Amino acid sequence: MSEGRAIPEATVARLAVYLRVLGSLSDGGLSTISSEALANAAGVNSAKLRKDLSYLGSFGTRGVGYVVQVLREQISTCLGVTEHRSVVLVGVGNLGHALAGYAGFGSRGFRIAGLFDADPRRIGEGISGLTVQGMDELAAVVAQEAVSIGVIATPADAAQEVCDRLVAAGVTSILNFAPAVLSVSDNVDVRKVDLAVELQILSFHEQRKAAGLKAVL
Amino acid sequence: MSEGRAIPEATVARLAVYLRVLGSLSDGGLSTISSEALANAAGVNSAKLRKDLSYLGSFGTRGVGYVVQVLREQISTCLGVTEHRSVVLVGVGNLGHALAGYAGFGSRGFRIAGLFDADPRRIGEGISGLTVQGMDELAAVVAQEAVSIGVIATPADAAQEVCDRLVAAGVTSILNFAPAVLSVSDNVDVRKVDLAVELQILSFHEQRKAAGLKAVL
DNA sequence: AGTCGCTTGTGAACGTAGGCACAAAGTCGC
DNA sequence: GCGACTTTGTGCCTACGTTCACAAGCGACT
Repeated sequence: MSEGRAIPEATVARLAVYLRVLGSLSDGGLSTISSEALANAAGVNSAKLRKDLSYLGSFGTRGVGYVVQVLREQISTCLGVTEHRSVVLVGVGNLGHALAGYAGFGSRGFRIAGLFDADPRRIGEGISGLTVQGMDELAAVVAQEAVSIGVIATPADAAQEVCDRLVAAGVTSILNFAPAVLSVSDNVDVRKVDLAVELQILSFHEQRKAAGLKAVL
Repeated sequence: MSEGRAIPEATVARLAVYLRVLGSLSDGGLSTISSEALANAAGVNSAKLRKDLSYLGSFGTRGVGYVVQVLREQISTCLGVTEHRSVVLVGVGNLGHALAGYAGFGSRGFRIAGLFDADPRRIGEGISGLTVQGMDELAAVVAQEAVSIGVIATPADAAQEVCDRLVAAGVTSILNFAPAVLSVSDNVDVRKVDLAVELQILSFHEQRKAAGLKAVL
Protein backbone atom coordinates (compact mmCIF):
# COMPACT_ATOMS: atom_id res chain seq x y z
CA MET A 1 0.00 0.00 0.00
CA SER A 2 1.72 3.13 -1.17
CA GLU A 3 2.16 6.43 0.65
CA GLY A 4 0.17 8.14 -2.07
CA ARG A 5 -3.19 6.83 -0.90
CA ALA A 6 -5.47 9.33 0.76
CA ILE A 7 -5.68 8.72 4.49
CA PRO A 8 -9.16 9.12 5.98
CA GLU A 9 -9.60 11.84 8.56
CA ALA A 10 -10.80 9.37 11.18
CA THR A 11 -7.66 7.32 10.68
CA VAL A 12 -5.39 10.32 11.18
CA ALA A 13 -6.99 11.04 14.53
CA ARG A 14 -6.41 7.48 15.63
CA LEU A 15 -2.82 7.42 14.38
CA ALA A 16 -2.06 10.22 16.82
CA VAL A 17 -3.50 8.10 19.61
CA TYR A 18 -1.48 5.05 18.55
CA LEU A 19 1.63 7.19 18.60
CA ARG A 20 0.93 8.27 22.14
CA VAL A 21 0.29 4.72 23.30
CA LEU A 22 3.39 3.45 21.54
CA GLY A 23 5.37 6.07 23.39
CA SER A 24 4.36 4.64 26.77
CA LEU A 25 4.89 1.07 25.62
CA SER A 26 8.29 1.90 24.26
CA ASP A 27 9.23 3.55 27.55
CA GLY A 28 8.16 0.31 29.19
CA GLY A 29 10.81 -1.48 27.14
CA LEU A 30 8.53 -3.34 24.74
CA SER A 31 10.09 -3.86 21.32
CA THR A 32 7.37 -5.56 19.29
CA ILE A 33 3.60 -5.62 19.62
CA SER A 34 0.69 -7.33 17.92
CA SER A 35 -2.25 -5.47 16.45
CA GLU A 36 -4.44 -7.09 19.05
CA ALA A 37 -2.41 -5.79 21.98
CA LEU A 38 -1.96 -2.31 20.57
CA ALA A 39 -5.63 -2.11 19.70
CA ASN A 40 -6.51 -2.96 23.28
CA ALA A 41 -4.16 -0.34 24.64
CA ALA A 42 -5.60 2.27 22.29
CA GLY A 43 -9.19 1.27 22.89
CA VAL A 44 -10.08 0.26 19.33
CA ASN A 45 -10.89 -2.82 17.30
CA SER A 46 -7.82 -4.72 16.05
CA ALA A 47 -9.06 -4.94 12.47
CA LYS A 48 -9.54 -1.20 12.42
CA LEU A 49 -6.05 -0.70 13.75
CA ARG A 50 -4.52 -2.90 11.04
CA LYS A 51 -6.47 -1.11 8.38
CA ASP A 52 -5.32 2.23 9.75
CA LEU A 53 -1.70 1.14 9.71
CA SER A 54 -2.04 -0.32 6.25
CA TYR A 55 -2.50 3.20 4.89
CA LEU A 56 1.09 3.93 5.86
CA GLY A 57 2.46 0.86 4.13
CA SER A 58 2.82 -2.72 5.25
CA PHE A 59 5.64 -3.21 7.69
CA GLY A 60 4.22 -5.65 10.17
CA THR A 61 5.54 -9.19 10.30
CA ARG A 62 2.94 -11.91 10.07
CA GLY A 63 3.09 -14.25 13.00
CA VAL A 64 4.96 -11.64 15.05
CA GLY A 65 3.47 -8.18 14.97
CA TYR A 66 4.94 -4.73 14.59
CA VAL A 67 8.30 -3.40 15.72
CA VAL A 68 7.42 -0.59 18.10
CA GLN A 69 10.24 1.69 17.06
CA VAL A 70 9.52 1.34 13.35
CA LEU A 71 5.87 2.05 13.93
CA ARG A 72 6.64 5.19 15.90
CA GLU A 73 8.85 6.48 13.15
CA GLN A 74 6.35 5.71 10.42
CA ILE A 75 3.49 7.41 12.24
CA SER A 76 5.64 10.39 13.22
CA THR A 77 6.66 10.85 9.61
CA CYS A 78 3.10 10.61 8.42
CA LEU A 79 1.91 13.16 10.96
CA GLY A 80 4.87 15.40 10.24
CA VAL A 81 6.16 15.48 13.79
CA THR A 82 9.58 13.95 13.26
CA GLU A 83 11.24 17.14 14.33
CA HIS A 84 9.53 19.74 16.45
CA ARG A 85 6.92 21.87 14.77
CA SER A 86 6.53 25.47 15.89
CA VAL A 87 3.23 26.90 17.04
CA VAL A 88 2.15 30.31 18.30
CA LEU A 89 -0.43 30.81 20.99
CA VAL A 90 -2.66 33.88 21.04
CA GLY A 91 -4.58 34.79 24.17
CA VAL A 92 -2.91 34.31 27.52
CA GLY A 93 -5.95 34.31 29.76
CA ASN A 94 -6.98 31.45 31.97
CA LEU A 95 -6.87 28.79 29.30
CA GLY A 96 -3.91 30.30 27.45
CA HIS A 97 -1.82 30.09 30.61
CA ALA A 98 -2.69 26.44 31.00
CA LEU A 99 -1.84 25.67 27.39
CA ALA A 100 1.45 27.55 27.58
CA GLY A 101 2.42 25.43 30.54
CA TYR A 102 1.24 22.13 29.12
CA ALA A 103 4.21 19.78 28.99
CA GLY A 104 2.47 17.43 26.56
CA PHE A 105 3.08 19.74 23.62
CA GLY A 106 6.84 19.57 23.99
CA SER A 107 6.94 15.83 24.46
CA ARG A 108 4.72 15.17 21.48
CA GLY A 109 6.39 17.13 18.76
CA PHE A 110 5.53 20.77 19.27
CA ARG A 111 7.40 23.84 20.37
CA ILE A 112 5.71 27.06 21.38
CA ALA A 113 7.48 29.75 19.39
CA GLY A 114 5.64 32.67 20.90
CA LEU A 115 2.88 33.86 23.21
CA PHE A 116 0.74 36.82 22.22
CA ASP A 117 -2.00 38.91 23.74
CA ALA A 118 -3.81 42.11 22.85
CA ASP A 119 -4.00 43.30 26.45
CA PRO A 120 -1.04 45.66 27.14
CA ARG A 121 -1.06 44.67 30.80
CA ARG A 122 -0.18 41.11 29.90
CA ILE A 123 2.66 41.99 27.54
CA GLY A 124 6.03 41.31 29.07
CA GLU A 125 4.70 38.70 31.46
CA GLY A 126 6.79 35.56 31.61
CA ILE A 127 5.13 32.13 31.32
CA SER A 128 7.14 28.92 31.44
CA GLY A 129 10.24 30.45 29.89
CA LEU A 130 8.50 32.62 27.31
CA THR A 131 7.58 36.28 27.35
CA VAL A 132 4.14 37.45 26.25
CA GLN A 133 4.38 39.75 23.23
CA GLY A 134 1.99 42.22 21.66
CA MET A 135 0.05 41.41 18.51
CA ASP A 136 2.35 43.67 16.50
CA GLU A 137 5.16 41.16 16.88
CA LEU A 138 3.06 38.27 15.60
CA ALA A 139 3.87 38.48 11.90
CA ALA A 140 7.61 38.72 12.48
CA VAL A 141 7.72 35.71 14.78
CA VAL A 142 5.59 33.59 12.45
CA ALA A 143 7.89 34.40 9.53
CA GLN A 144 11.14 34.01 11.40
CA GLU A 145 10.36 30.78 13.19
CA ALA A 146 8.53 29.17 10.25
CA VAL A 147 5.36 28.76 12.28
CA SER A 148 2.56 26.94 10.45
CA ILE A 149 0.10 26.39 13.30
CA GLY A 150 -1.66 28.97 15.45
CA VAL A 151 -3.65 28.34 18.61
CA ILE A 152 -6.46 30.74 19.54
CA ALA A 153 -7.34 30.96 23.23
CA THR A 154 -8.97 34.39 23.25
CA PRO A 155 -12.55 35.31 24.14
CA ALA A 156 -15.06 34.56 21.40
CA ASP A 157 -15.46 38.12 20.20
CA ALA A 158 -11.77 38.49 19.43
CA ALA A 159 -11.36 35.12 17.72
CA GLN A 160 -12.17 36.06 14.13
CA GLU A 161 -9.85 39.06 14.15
CA VAL A 162 -7.02 37.05 15.66
CA CYS A 163 -7.67 34.34 13.12
CA ASP A 164 -7.41 36.83 10.27
CA ARG A 165 -4.14 38.15 11.61
CA LEU A 166 -2.72 34.68 11.96
CA VAL A 167 -3.66 33.82 8.40
CA ALA A 168 -2.28 37.12 7.15
CA ALA A 169 0.98 36.33 8.93
CA GLY A 170 1.23 33.04 7.07
CA VAL A 171 -0.28 30.48 9.41
CA THR A 172 -2.16 27.75 7.53
CA SER A 173 -3.61 25.68 10.37
CA ILE A 174 -5.54 26.89 13.38
CA LEU A 175 -6.63 25.26 16.60
CA ASN A 176 -9.50 27.30 18.01
CA PHE A 177 -10.54 27.13 21.66
CA ALA A 178 -12.78 30.19 21.46
CA PRO A 179 -16.50 29.42 21.26
CA ALA A 180 -16.93 31.03 17.87
CA VAL A 181 -17.22 29.88 14.28
CA LEU A 182 -14.23 31.01 12.26
CA SER A 183 -14.43 31.72 8.57
CA VAL A 184 -11.23 31.19 6.63
CA SER A 185 -10.18 30.61 3.05
CA ASP A 186 -10.06 27.05 1.73
CA ASN A 187 -6.33 26.59 2.11
CA VAL A 188 -6.47 27.08 5.86
CA ASP A 189 -7.41 24.20 8.18
CA VAL A 190 -9.32 24.90 11.34
CA ARG A 191 -10.02 22.53 14.22
CA LYS A 192 -12.13 23.64 17.09
CA VAL A 193 -12.35 22.52 20.69
CA ASP A 194 -15.38 23.80 22.57
CA LEU A 195 -15.42 22.64 26.15
CA ALA A 196 -19.07 23.45 26.75
CA VAL A 197 -20.07 21.56 23.61
CA GLU A 198 -18.31 18.46 24.91
CA LEU A 199 -20.23 18.69 28.16
CA GLN A 200 -23.49 19.23 26.32
CA ILE A 201 -22.94 16.06 24.33
CA LEU A 202 -22.46 14.15 27.57
CA SER A 203 -25.52 15.88 28.97
CA PHE A 204 -27.53 14.62 26.02
CA HIS A 205 -26.57 11.05 26.80
CA GLU A 206 -27.46 11.58 30.45
CA GLN A 207 -30.81 12.88 29.30
CA ARG A 208 -31.34 9.73 27.27
CA LYS A 209 -30.39 7.47 30.14
CA ALA A 210 -32.85 9.28 32.40
CA ALA A 211 -35.61 9.03 29.79
CA GLY A 212 -34.96 5.33 29.30
CA LEU A 213 -35.17 4.77 33.02
CA LYS A 214 -38.46 6.58 33.23
CA ALA A 215 -39.86 4.45 30.41
CA VAL A 216 -39.01 1.32 32.36
CA LEU A 217 -40.72 2.49 35.53
CA MET B 1 -40.94 13.45 13.52
CA SER B 2 -41.27 12.20 17.07
CA GLU B 3 -38.87 12.57 19.98
CA GLY B 4 -38.50 8.82 20.05
CA ARG B 5 -36.25 8.67 17.00
CA ALA B 6 -32.60 8.02 17.64
CA ILE B 7 -30.53 11.14 17.11
CA PRO B 8 -27.17 10.52 15.40
CA GLU B 9 -24.08 11.37 17.40
CA ALA B 10 -22.86 13.82 14.77
CA THR B 11 -26.14 15.67 14.95
CA VAL B 12 -25.94 16.02 18.72
CA ALA B 13 -22.55 17.69 18.44
CA ARG B 14 -23.92 20.18 15.95
CA LEU B 15 -27.05 20.87 17.99
CA ALA B 16 -24.78 22.15 20.74
CA VAL B 17 -23.17 24.50 18.26
CA TYR B 18 -26.53 25.71 16.97
CA LEU B 19 -27.55 26.43 20.53
CA ARG B 20 -24.47 28.55 21.09
CA VAL B 21 -24.98 30.48 17.86
CA LEU B 22 -28.67 31.00 18.63
CA GLY B 23 -27.64 32.46 21.96
CA SER B 24 -25.64 35.21 20.29
CA LEU B 25 -28.31 35.86 17.69
CA SER B 26 -30.98 36.08 20.33
CA ASP B 27 -28.86 38.55 22.31
CA GLY B 28 -28.69 40.56 19.10
CA GLY B 29 -32.47 40.82 19.15
CA LEU B 30 -33.25 38.51 16.25
CA SER B 31 -36.57 36.69 16.67
CA THR B 32 -36.77 34.42 13.63
CA ILE B 33 -34.14 32.93 11.37
CA SER B 34 -34.05 30.83 8.20
CA SER B 35 -32.13 27.58 7.96
CA GLU B 36 -29.86 29.21 5.41
CA ALA B 37 -28.87 32.04 7.73
CA LEU B 38 -28.41 29.85 10.78
CA ALA B 39 -26.43 27.34 8.76
CA ASN B 40 -24.09 30.11 7.66
CA ALA B 41 -23.62 31.33 11.19
CA ALA B 42 -22.89 27.82 12.39
CA GLY B 43 -20.62 27.00 9.48
CA VAL B 44 -22.61 24.09 8.05
CA ASN B 45 -24.71 23.20 5.04
CA SER B 46 -28.35 24.32 5.28
CA ALA B 47 -29.76 20.93 4.28
CA LYS B 48 -27.79 19.32 7.04
CA LEU B 49 -29.05 21.85 9.52
CA ARG B 50 -32.67 21.22 8.56
CA LYS B 51 -32.20 17.49 8.82
CA ASP B 52 -30.58 17.92 12.22
CA LEU B 53 -33.49 20.01 13.46
CA SER B 54 -36.00 17.60 11.98
CA TYR B 55 -34.89 15.00 14.53
CA LEU B 56 -36.33 17.22 17.25
CA GLY B 57 -39.66 17.63 15.54
CA SER B 58 -40.89 20.01 12.90
CA PHE B 59 -41.49 23.47 14.23
CA GLY B 60 -40.22 25.67 11.47
CA THR B 61 -42.64 27.69 9.36
CA ARG B 62 -42.30 27.28 5.61
CA GLY B 63 -41.70 30.54 3.88
CA VAL B 64 -40.53 32.12 7.14
CA GLY B 65 -38.01 30.08 9.08
CA TYR B 66 -37.63 29.21 12.73
CA VAL B 67 -38.53 31.21 15.83
CA VAL B 68 -35.22 31.65 17.63
CA GLN B 69 -36.64 31.31 21.12
CA VAL B 70 -38.55 28.13 20.32
CA LEU B 71 -35.48 26.61 18.75
CA ARG B 72 -33.36 27.38 21.80
CA GLU B 73 -35.87 25.73 24.08
CA GLN B 74 -36.21 22.66 21.90
CA ILE B 75 -32.47 22.15 21.65
CA SER B 76 -31.92 22.84 25.34
CA THR B 77 -34.53 20.27 26.22
CA CYS B 78 -33.04 17.70 23.89
CA LEU B 79 -29.56 18.24 25.31
CA GLY B 80 -30.87 18.22 28.85
CA VAL B 81 -29.55 21.63 29.78
CA THR B 82 -32.80 23.39 30.57
CA GLU B 83 -31.75 23.81 34.15
CA HIS B 84 -28.16 23.72 35.29
CA ARG B 85 -26.47 20.34 35.38
CA SER B 86 -23.87 19.70 38.06
CA VAL B 87 -20.35 18.53 37.28
CA VAL B 88 -17.32 17.76 39.40
CA LEU B 89 -13.77 18.52 38.33
CA VAL B 90 -10.88 16.36 39.45
CA GLY B 91 -7.31 17.63 39.10
CA VAL B 92 -6.62 21.27 39.84
CA GLY B 93 -3.31 21.66 38.06
CA ASN B 94 -2.63 24.01 35.22
CA LEU B 95 -5.55 22.92 33.09
CA GLY B 96 -7.87 22.27 36.00
CA HIS B 97 -7.45 25.85 37.17
CA ALA B 98 -8.36 27.13 33.76
CA LEU B 99 -11.43 24.91 33.55
CA ALA B 100 -12.58 25.89 37.03
CA GLY B 101 -12.42 29.53 36.00
CA TYR B 102 -14.07 29.07 32.61
CA ALA B 103 -17.18 31.25 32.51
CA GLY B 104 -18.58 29.37 29.50
CA PHE B 105 -19.68 26.46 31.64
CA GLY B 106 -21.99 28.56 33.74
CA SER B 107 -23.51 30.39 30.82
CA ARG B 108 -24.15 27.22 28.88
CA GLY B 109 -25.95 25.09 31.38
CA PHE B 110 -23.39 23.71 33.79
CA ARG B 111 -22.52 24.30 37.40
CA ILE B 112 -19.31 23.11 38.99
CA ALA B 113 -20.41 21.34 42.16
CA GLY B 114 -16.94 20.57 43.44
CA LEU B 115 -13.19 20.69 42.81
CA PHE B 116 -11.01 17.78 43.88
CA ASP B 117 -7.34 16.94 43.94
CA ALA B 118 -5.21 14.18 45.39
CA ASP B 119 -2.37 16.53 46.36
CA PRO B 120 -2.80 17.56 50.03
CA ARG B 121 -1.04 20.87 49.34
CA ARG B 122 -3.82 21.90 46.98
CA ILE B 123 -6.68 20.98 49.30
CA GLY B 124 -8.25 24.05 50.83
CA GLU B 125 -7.20 26.32 48.00
CA GLY B 126 -9.95 28.62 46.74
CA ILE B 127 -10.63 28.88 43.00
CA SER B 128 -13.36 31.13 41.63
CA GLY B 129 -15.57 30.76 44.66
CA LEU B 130 -14.99 27.07 45.29
CA THR B 131 -12.65 25.29 47.67
CA VAL B 132 -10.52 22.37 46.52
CA GLN B 133 -11.42 19.20 48.42
CA GLY B 134 -9.66 15.88 48.93
CA MET B 135 -10.65 12.76 47.04
CA ASP B 136 -12.29 11.37 50.16
CA GLU B 137 -15.05 13.93 49.82
CA LEU B 138 -15.82 13.02 46.23
CA ALA B 139 -18.46 10.35 46.78
CA ALA B 140 -20.43 12.47 49.22
CA VAL B 141 -20.54 15.49 46.94
CA VAL B 142 -21.54 13.43 43.92
CA ALA B 143 -24.38 11.88 45.85
CA GLN B 144 -25.57 15.03 47.54
CA GLU B 145 -25.49 17.32 44.53
CA ALA B 146 -26.81 14.73 42.07
CA VAL B 147 -23.73 15.02 39.91
CA SER B 148 -23.85 12.94 36.73
CA ILE B 149 -20.78 14.28 34.90
CA GLY B 150 -17.14 14.20 35.98
CA VAL B 151 -14.25 16.05 34.37
CA ILE B 152 -10.75 14.58 34.63
CA ALA B 153 -7.88 17.03 34.38
CA THR B 154 -5.21 15.00 36.13
CA PRO B 155 -1.91 13.70 34.77
CA ALA B 156 -2.25 10.62 32.57
CA ASP B 157 -1.05 8.13 35.16
CA ALA B 158 -3.75 9.10 37.64
CA ALA B 159 -6.60 9.18 35.14
CA GLN B 160 -7.78 5.58 35.32
CA GLU B 161 -7.88 5.55 39.09
CA VAL B 162 -9.76 8.83 39.23
CA CYS B 163 -12.13 7.51 36.60
CA ASP B 164 -12.84 4.41 38.67
CA ARG B 165 -13.54 6.51 41.72
CA LEU B 166 -15.89 8.76 39.80
CA VAL B 167 -17.81 5.79 38.46
CA ALA B 168 -17.92 4.20 41.90
CA ALA B 169 -19.34 7.44 43.26
CA GLY B 170 -22.15 7.30 40.71
CA VAL B 171 -20.95 9.44 37.83
CA THR B 172 -22.13 8.08 34.48
CA SER B 173 -20.46 10.48 32.04
CA ILE B 174 -16.83 11.52 31.93
CA LEU B 175 -14.96 14.20 30.05
CA ASN B 176 -11.30 13.22 30.01
CA PHE B 177 -8.51 15.72 29.35
CA ALA B 178 -5.75 13.37 30.45
CA PRO B 179 -3.79 11.77 27.59
CA ALA B 180 -4.78 8.25 28.55
CA VAL B 181 -7.27 5.66 27.35
CA LEU B 182 -9.91 5.00 29.99
CA SER B 183 -11.66 1.70 30.34
CA VAL B 184 -15.15 1.84 31.77
CA SER B 185 -18.25 -0.32 31.84
CA ASP B 186 -20.78 0.02 29.03
CA ASN B 187 -23.21 2.24 30.89
CA VAL B 188 -20.63 5.00 31.32
CA ASP B 189 -19.98 7.49 28.51
CA VAL B 190 -16.53 8.88 28.00
CA ARG B 191 -15.46 11.73 25.77
CA LYS B 192 -11.83 12.64 25.48
CA VAL B 193 -10.06 15.83 24.54
CA ASP B 194 -6.36 15.44 23.82
CA LEU B 195 -4.74 18.76 22.98
CA ALA B 196 -1.62 17.22 21.45
CA VAL B 197 -3.72 14.94 19.24
CA GLU B 198 -5.54 17.96 17.86
CA LEU B 199 -2.25 19.59 16.98
CA GLN B 200 -0.96 16.40 15.40
CA ILE B 201 -3.99 16.24 13.15
CA LEU B 202 -3.27 19.78 11.99
CA SER B 203 0.36 18.83 11.59
CA PHE B 204 -0.66 16.00 9.30
CA HIS B 205 -2.49 18.42 7.03
CA GLU B 206 0.51 20.73 7.01
CA GLN B 207 2.62 17.76 6.03
CA ARG B 208 0.28 17.06 3.12
CA LYS B 209 0.31 20.66 1.97
CA ALA B 210 4.10 20.65 2.00
CA ALA B 211 4.22 17.36 0.07
CA GLY B 212 1.77 18.66 -2.51
CA LEU B 213 3.88 21.75 -2.98
CA LYS B 214 6.99 19.69 -3.51
CA ALA B 215 5.21 17.60 -6.12
CA VAL B 216 4.34 20.73 -8.07
CA LEU B 217 7.92 22.01 -8.08
C1' DA C 1 -59.81 34.39 -2.75
C1' DG C 2 -56.12 33.41 -5.74
C1' DT C 3 -51.49 33.46 -7.08
C1' DC C 4 -46.61 33.96 -6.35
C1' DG C 5 -42.45 33.46 -3.99
C1' DC C 6 -39.98 31.72 -0.24
C1' DT C 7 -38.53 28.14 3.03
C1' DT C 8 -39.17 23.86 5.22
C1' DG C 9 -38.99 18.81 5.58
C1' DT C 10 -37.52 14.60 3.45
C1' DG C 11 -36.75 10.74 -0.06
C1' DA C 12 -33.11 9.02 -2.66
C1' DA C 13 -28.32 8.79 -4.09
C1' DC C 14 -23.72 8.96 -2.81
C1' DG C 15 -19.57 8.67 -0.16
C1' DT C 16 -17.12 7.47 4.08
C1' DA C 17 -16.22 4.55 7.97
C1' DG C 18 -16.48 0.19 10.66
C1' DG C 19 -16.20 -4.83 11.31
C1' DC C 20 -16.04 -9.66 9.99
C1' DA C 21 -13.65 -13.29 8.28
C1' DC C 22 -10.17 -15.44 5.71
C1' DA C 23 -6.20 -16.17 2.61
C1' DA C 24 -1.35 -15.09 2.56
C1' DA C 25 2.87 -15.01 4.86
C1' DG C 26 5.75 -15.36 8.23
C1' DT C 27 7.96 -17.78 12.75
C1' DC C 28 9.03 -21.56 15.82
C1' DG C 29 9.68 -26.34 17.21
C1' DC C 30 11.16 -30.67 15.88
C1' DG D 1 13.30 -28.96 5.95
C1' DC D 2 8.55 -29.39 7.18
C1' DG D 3 4.29 -28.77 9.53
C1' DA D 4 1.63 -26.31 12.89
C1' DC D 5 0.58 -22.03 14.72
C1' DT D 6 0.29 -17.07 14.82
C1' DT D 7 -0.66 -12.63 12.99
C1' DT D 8 -1.00 -9.54 9.21
C1' DG D 9 -3.33 -7.31 5.24
C1' DT D 10 -7.58 -6.85 2.84
C1' DG D 11 -12.06 -7.91 0.20
C1' DC D 12 -16.75 -7.53 1.14
C1' DC D 13 -20.69 -6.17 3.37
C1' DT D 14 -23.28 -3.20 6.48
C1' DA D 15 -24.16 1.06 8.80
C1' DC D 16 -23.78 5.82 9.20
C1' DG D 17 -23.46 10.51 7.61
C1' DT D 18 -23.77 14.01 3.92
C1' DT D 19 -25.63 16.25 0.00
C1' DC D 20 -28.89 17.08 -3.61
C1' DA D 21 -33.16 18.23 -5.25
C1' DC D 22 -37.93 18.88 -4.98
C1' DA D 23 -42.74 18.55 -3.42
C1' DA D 24 -45.52 20.44 0.17
C1' DG D 25 -46.83 24.28 2.93
C1' DC D 26 -47.19 28.95 4.46
C1' DG D 27 -47.42 34.02 4.17
C1' DA D 28 -47.80 38.24 1.55
C1' DC D 29 -49.67 40.92 -1.94
C1' DT D 30 -53.19 42.01 -5.05
